Amino acid sequence: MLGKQSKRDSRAAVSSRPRFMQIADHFRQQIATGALTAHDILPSERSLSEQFDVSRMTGRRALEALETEGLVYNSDRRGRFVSPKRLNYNVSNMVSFVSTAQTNEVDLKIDVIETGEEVATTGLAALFKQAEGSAVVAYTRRFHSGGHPIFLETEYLAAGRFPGFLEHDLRQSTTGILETCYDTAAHTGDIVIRMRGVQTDEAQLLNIAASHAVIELEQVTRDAEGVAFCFGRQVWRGEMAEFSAQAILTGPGRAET
Amino acid sequence: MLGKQSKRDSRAAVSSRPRFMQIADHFRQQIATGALTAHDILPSERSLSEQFDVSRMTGRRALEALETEGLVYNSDRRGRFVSPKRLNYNVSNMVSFVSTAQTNEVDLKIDVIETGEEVATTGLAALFKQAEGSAVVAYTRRFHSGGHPIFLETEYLAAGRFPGFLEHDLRQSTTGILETCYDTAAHTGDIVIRMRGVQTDEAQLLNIAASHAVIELEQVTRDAEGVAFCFGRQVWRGEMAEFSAQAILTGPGRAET
DNA sequence: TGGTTGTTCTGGTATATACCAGATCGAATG
DNA sequence: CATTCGATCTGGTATATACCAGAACAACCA
Repeated sequence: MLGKQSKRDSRAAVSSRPRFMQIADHFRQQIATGALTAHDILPSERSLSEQFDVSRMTGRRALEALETEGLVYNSDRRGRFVSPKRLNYNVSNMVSFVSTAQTNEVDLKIDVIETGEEVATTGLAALFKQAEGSAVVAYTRRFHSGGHPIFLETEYLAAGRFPGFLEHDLRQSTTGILETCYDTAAHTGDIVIRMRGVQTDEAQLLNIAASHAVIELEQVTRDAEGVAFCFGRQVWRGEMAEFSAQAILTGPGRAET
Repeated sequence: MLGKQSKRDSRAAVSSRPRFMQIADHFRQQIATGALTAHDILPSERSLSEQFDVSRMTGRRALEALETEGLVYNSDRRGRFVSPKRLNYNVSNMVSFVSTAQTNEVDLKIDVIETGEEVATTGLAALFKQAEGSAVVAYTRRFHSGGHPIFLETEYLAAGRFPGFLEHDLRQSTTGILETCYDTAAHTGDIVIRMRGVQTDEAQLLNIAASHAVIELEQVTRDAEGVAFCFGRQVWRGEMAEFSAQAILTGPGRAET
C-alpha cells in the first residue's frame, strides 16, 4: 500500500497526463515511427502491467484507448495487434468497389454469409417502384483481406427484375453480374455515411467487441431512367474505412443532385 | 463477499449476456421508445450501481458503452445525457453548409477559435499553385447548436488571393464571403471522410473525453478553372455526423473525374 | 501419423476501494 | 444584492483481486 502510494506521487510530479495515456502515447509513437507495423502483436494486458509497473486495469485502459482510436485491433482472446492501412472507397465512382480494390494491390476476399428471398418492406417496394408485397433478393457478404474482416454488406434487389440472381457466384463484383447478365448499369447513386454503434451479430462477423463504433454506408443505386434497382448497406470497421467523393457543379451556380 | 457471490450466480443463471450490456440495453430501449429524449440526463454512475445492484465500475461500463455508440454524451463531471439528433451534411452540395443547416431549423452557432496568417506548407503551396513560402490565412471555428459542440473546422486560403480576409466576421458562411467579396465560387470539391481518434486539443474544444473516435472530413475546393483555393478540415463528434452524397455518371458508362 | 487432452496463454467480466478534480448549488457573508 | 465559500454532487484515475471462457500449443496416447 505504501509502495503504491509513492508510485502515485511520482506520477503526479512527472506530469498531469494520465498514466494510461502516457502508456498509450508510447505505442502511438511506436506505430507512428514504424517500430510496430500492421498485424504486429502488442504486449498482453498482464505483461504490459509489469513492464510499466501499473495495475492490469491501467494497462488495459491504455490498450483500449488505442483500440477506440483505431490504431489497434483486438481479436477475441488472442491479443491486440496493430491495425493495417485503411482501404479507400471512392463513393463518387460508380465502378465496382471490388474491382477498384483489386487493382489497388489489395487482395480482397468475399465470404457469402447469407442469401435468400424476402417480401419487400413498404419502403423498399416504393424505392424499387414495385407492387406492395413483391419479392426482393437479399444477400449478406463479408469482405476481408488476409483473414482480416473489413466490412459487411447487405444488398437488396427487386427479385422480379433479376430472375435467378442468387444462382450466380456472389464471391465477385455484383455490379459486374448486373452489367453482364442483366444489362443493368449503375447511373446515379445516393449515399449516406454515418458512425454508429455495432450490433451484436455484426460484431461477431467483423470480429470486434460489442459496443464498438462502426461506419455505416447506405447506398441507393439507380439506372439511367432514375429507377432504383439496388439498396445496399455496408458496415465497416471504423479504422479500416476511408471514403472519398467528388462534388461537381454542372449548372451555372447550382449543384446537380 | 458471500452476498456478492450469490449475486454472480444468479446473473449467470439468468443470461449469458454481460450484466453491463443488459443495463445498457435498458437505456437503449428508453432512448428508442422516446422515454428519454435529447439532452435528458441519465443516472449517475453511483446511483446506477445502486438501482441495478452492481458495482460502480459495472454501471460505468454500461454508460461507457452507450457513449461509444453515440447514444449518450458526457460533459466532463456534470453527468451523462442523451445525444441529440444528427446533423446531415450533403457533401455533394457545394452550397454553404451553414446556410443549408440554418434553413433546416437548426440554430447553428459559430465560435471563432483562432485566426492567423502562416507560411504555406509545401503541400498547401502546391495545391493552391502558389510560390513556395507564400502566405496562407488559417482560421479555426467551432460549430455548435444550443451550446452543444458539433464540429471543428480549420480552413486555409491563399493569402494573396483573398487580401484582408480575416477582417471579415467569421461567424458566418465563409462561402458567402468568398462569393460576395472576392467573386470566387466553389465549382468542384474533393472530399475524404474517415474515422479516427480525437486529439487532446480537439477533445477539449468538442467537450469529449480524450481517446474517443471522431469523424474527420477533409475538403479541397476548386474554382471553375480547377484551381484549388480552399483546404478545409472538419472534425465532427461522431454521433452528430451524417454525410450524404450523390454520385452521377455523366459520360457514357464512366464516372467523371 | 493423427486426434485428444491438459496447461497456459489471452482478454472479458465483475467487485471493492481510494482519492482526485471539476461542476453545481445553497448558505453564509460582505 | 452580489460574492464567496463550502458541502456535495459528478465523473476520472488507479489499484487489487477473482474467476470465466476462448485460443494456442505442446505433450501424450492410440
